[in-house]
Amino acid sequence: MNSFGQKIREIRERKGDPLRIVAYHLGVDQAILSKIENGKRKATRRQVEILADYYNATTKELIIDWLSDKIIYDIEDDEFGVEALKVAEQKVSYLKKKE
Amino acid sequence: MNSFGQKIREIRERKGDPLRIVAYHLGVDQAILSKIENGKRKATRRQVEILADYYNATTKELIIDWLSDKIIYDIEDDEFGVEALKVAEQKVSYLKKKE
DNA sequence: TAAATATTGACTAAATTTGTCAAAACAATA
DNA sequence: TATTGTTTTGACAAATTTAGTCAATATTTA
Repeated sequence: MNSFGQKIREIRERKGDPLRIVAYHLGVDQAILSKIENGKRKATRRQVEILADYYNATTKELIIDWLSDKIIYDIEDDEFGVEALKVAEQKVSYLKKKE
Repeated sequence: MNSFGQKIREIRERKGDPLRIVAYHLGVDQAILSKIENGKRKATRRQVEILADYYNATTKELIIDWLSDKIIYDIEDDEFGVEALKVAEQKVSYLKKKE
């Protein structure tokens, strides 16, 4: 069960790239990438796409990791977060049925 | 299956209040409340609490409605939104187990 | 220990959110 | 139908948050 940051760090290290190189592809300072990998900053959707591209990973998998982290971030410091998540699921399946 | 906006509109209309009155309690222009009820703006957490208080509704219920709307908003225009929601649930139950 | 790599924090710029205000649209009613 | 109360809309401003740079510091590794 990995967060987005952990995942892209693993991929980068397996590849043997320093932050510098990948950050260059993203068009940002390596400080940003370091923070993203350490969960101190959120990547933009565009950045996730570039990373998927660069690493030859499936965009889908990375996007899902990133987006689910975003959801967690939304609810994590709310005491009713878990319940809200369940209600959101209900709403989604209701909306899908409606189509 | 109601959105937050629909819910607070129902409550207000049942009570017979015009926007003006409730907006005054919130400390914002009625335009904002109108937009919130119509799902064109998001309420802040503080506003949800004030509304719950004013309407004598349970804060918990309103917060859950509001927060789940926020989650939906996060994922709705992403093609992998539904899957991300499921992964978020897995992450949450994983994090809970870890404690 | 020197060189490469990674992390941190102060600061700025850009983007998004939250709000006001006034005009327009709508509804109810005398 | 004119009048009054209510709601909606959109242009704009202020405030807050997010995204980034840069340079100094810490950590790894050869």
